[in-house]
Amino acid sequence: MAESGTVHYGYSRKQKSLGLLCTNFLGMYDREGIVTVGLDETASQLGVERRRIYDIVNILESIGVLARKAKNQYSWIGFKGIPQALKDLKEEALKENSLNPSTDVATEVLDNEEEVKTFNLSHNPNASLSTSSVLSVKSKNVIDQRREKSLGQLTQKFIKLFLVSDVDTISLDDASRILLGDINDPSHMRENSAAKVRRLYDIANVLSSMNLLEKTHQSQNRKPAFRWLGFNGTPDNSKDVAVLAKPLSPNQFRSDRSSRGAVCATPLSPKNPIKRTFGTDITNNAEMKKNKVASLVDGNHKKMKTERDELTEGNHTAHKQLGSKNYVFGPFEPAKVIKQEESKDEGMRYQDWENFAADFQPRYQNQALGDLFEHYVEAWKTWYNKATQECDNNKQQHQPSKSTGDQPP
DNA sequence: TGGTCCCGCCACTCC
DNA sequence: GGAGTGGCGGGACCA
Repeated sequence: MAESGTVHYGYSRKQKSLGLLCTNFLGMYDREGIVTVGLDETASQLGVERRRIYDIVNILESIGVLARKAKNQYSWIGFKGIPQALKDLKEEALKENSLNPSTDVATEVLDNEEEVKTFNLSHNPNASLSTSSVLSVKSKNVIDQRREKSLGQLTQKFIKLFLVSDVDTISLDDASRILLGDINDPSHMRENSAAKVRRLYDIANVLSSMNLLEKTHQSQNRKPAFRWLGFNGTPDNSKDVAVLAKPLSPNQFRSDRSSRGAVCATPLSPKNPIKRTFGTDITNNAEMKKNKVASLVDGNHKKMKTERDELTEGNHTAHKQLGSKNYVFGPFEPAKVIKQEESKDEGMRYQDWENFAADFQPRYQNQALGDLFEHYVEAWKTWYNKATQECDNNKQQHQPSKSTGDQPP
């Protein structure tokens, strides 16, 4: 359960978003030469718990970016796997659609005209979103209920909502209701809705960080909604999965500042760069834990806030300093980001994970963090000198003729 | 105050 | 039986 009774000074949950974690994950692996992905290595490199990696990996696997290889090991397929995965998903959905003559789920779930308008279903019968296309996936797997509820499966169902119709935008409420499966049991639906909505947020975070999805709001009621960016929102295009908006490679990410000003890896959003988008914050547990500890040690909350502000400003400075050089892994960056073209060894592969881990050991490259630690070091030196001096004075009072030669570290 | 989503408990699966 | 996996929901954070 979440920590209770503790206040996280200098901590922002935004900095740990699943979307940003995904961005950093992709930034770490989306390069030539990557063959396998190890969960433990990834978790330690990204400074997050293993549990979070499972979330990312499940979603990425469901869209063809990864393939499970063995325990703790995944094969890296990369963005090139997405078109095929989407194609398969669409074919699967259409097949299900044809097996079970459709009941338009949109008209059942979206019982008001405005919602239906927003839902924007096509007149094209092939493109209509049917109950079966979404729900039969569930009914055929009743036995394996656990798997049925997996994040990966939910991701696929969610994507199918867009793939088998010309649905461009779907509200969070509707998505959760549709994905619940049993639209005929409103009480049961409501009961599960809250839980599933949480998962949708997780999924949306990840998909948004890959630029496949965009979070938006319904114009009429400002209710949260998701917009599919994968194919320009037209039914014709939806038939050609290859029209998928190509997810950005790490080089295409830009350094950006979150609402708190932290430099972060952010996919170039095609629109609305002002509002907070998913996956726009740094994910750095290690740093935040340091802040937490520091704040507990000195107990000076205002000081921490000031330092955070300095950090923010420093990040901005770091951003400027880095200029157009690729993108920033939050306040960290891999020590050595090797690209194939930069590597003389064409056959180089990161199969030696110890070497890989060493190569990608995050190191502080952020000016602000450097300043912050320098500040602590200076404070420590000052304190140490003072303490030593007082100690000397005390000693001199007792042994006036003796002096110490201790120096601060 | 409602939306968002991190966090970690713990049930389940696999070896 | 222990390690790996991941569903789930409480509750903190944010606008």
